[in-house]
Amino acid sequence: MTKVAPAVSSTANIISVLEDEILNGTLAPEDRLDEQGLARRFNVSRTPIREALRHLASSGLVDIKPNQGTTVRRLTTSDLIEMFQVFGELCGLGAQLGARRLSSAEIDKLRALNQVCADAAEEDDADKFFRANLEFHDFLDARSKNNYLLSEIHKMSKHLNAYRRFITLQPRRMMRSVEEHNQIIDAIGKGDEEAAHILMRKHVNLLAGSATDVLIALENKHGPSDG
Amino acid sequence: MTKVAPAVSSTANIISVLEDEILNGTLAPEDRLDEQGLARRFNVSRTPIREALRHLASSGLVDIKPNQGTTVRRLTTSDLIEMFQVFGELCGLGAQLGARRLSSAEIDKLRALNQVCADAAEEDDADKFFRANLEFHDFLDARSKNNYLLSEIHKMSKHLNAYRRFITLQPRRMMRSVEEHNQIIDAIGKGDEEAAHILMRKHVNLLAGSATDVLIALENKHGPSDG
DNA sequence: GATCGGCGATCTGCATACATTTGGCGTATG
DNA sequence: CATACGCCAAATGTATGCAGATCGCCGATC
Repeated sequence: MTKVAPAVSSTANIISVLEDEILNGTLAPEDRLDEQGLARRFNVSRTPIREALRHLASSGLVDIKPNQGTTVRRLTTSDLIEMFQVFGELCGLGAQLGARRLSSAEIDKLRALNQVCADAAEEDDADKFFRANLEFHDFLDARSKNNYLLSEIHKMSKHLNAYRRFITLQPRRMMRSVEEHNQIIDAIGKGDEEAAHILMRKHVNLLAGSATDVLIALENKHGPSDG
Repeated sequence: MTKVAPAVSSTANIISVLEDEILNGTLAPEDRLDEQGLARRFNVSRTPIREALRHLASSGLVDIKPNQGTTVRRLTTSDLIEMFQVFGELCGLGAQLGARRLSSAEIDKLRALNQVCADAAEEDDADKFFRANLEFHDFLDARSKNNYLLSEIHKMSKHLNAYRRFITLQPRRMMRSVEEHNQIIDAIGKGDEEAAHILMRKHVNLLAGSATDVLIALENKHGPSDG
């Protein structure tokens, strides 16, 4: 209830809580983030609240209009399509760099991670698949050894993960993802950077493509978390 | 009535001034950005200064260490290599989308812009080339019609342009860039997305590759603007 | 002479107070 | 009855005050 004794700075704590609530859908798009209200809620002054809101604005989660307050950003369908396009590109680079750097042990690890995806797909367990899929991608991205790339991917993931989860629910999507993962792994195994890149890009973009219908349906609603 | 009431908020103004000074090199890497000093300098309180610094931090231009103040961020060589890699990727996507969307009139416009680059190269006018080159790339990126991509490219440009200018000074670099631009235009003209993508990526990455020596030399100095 | 510990200046982090802007509501008017 | 004007409440933008933390300096001690 009343979360007190923040071991870290107030601002940092507030940022992570608000971030979480926005991404979970507790705070819906267009919801107002009132400085005073939040100040009361977190038992702090408006100053750290403002800092947190500025931070969220710069990561794109909220919109700040001068003298008009802060609202949770609503991503339009085109926003999402645009972002998935860029996201695919970055993941593609991640896979390409992975093809250069992964040891054979690490490739085995990748196969193992994809096997978990495959199991989840067999069991038709979307939640399990979603987590395993994230692990697969995270592992690969981390091995790119490009921290800038990694931070950009993580930043975008914050926005897109909710939608990725939706996409997972599409019929046969899980099976196809497993296939595509396998192709990517094969390309990496052969050290074929270019192929790894292209395959990964298509994997993520198809993901966006097949998602378009869902996104359009969502357009009239609140957002990814709406029932 | 007393003061003309700044058309924009103090913070916005401060951000753009500081941004400019950092990118121009007026403020060198590792330079301290003292809140009180800046407050005196801009005739405002510390609050808008703090907001501006937070903003600069989120765009990566400065580092804020808790209780230790704010300093101009020093980009290491690996930071730059990593960023150029990502930058190449994004520009590649820009070119790919351009290949889909550019009308033939716009392609002519691209050729014209590259001709200015060529003229500058002939005249060995690095400054002119640099500007013309930016125009060439900006025009193409803008036609991608992907605003997210565009904003990411612009964000990165802020960091990288100073280095791109350096690279321009490399012997024969200008001529080669003109050649590469031509190949990219040809690919776009043929509607060959994939080629446009790859060529642009290589164009920018080579740019990074050939720059590595320069960057390493700079490592021991202040930064791109040091004489 | 070198090193360690304590003290003080200074700065950041947060709280509070004041100023300005915005948007709503009620009233007056065409 | 619709529209426009003006006032008021509330929220944001800015200023300032206070407490805790960090760093440098100076003296004491080995």
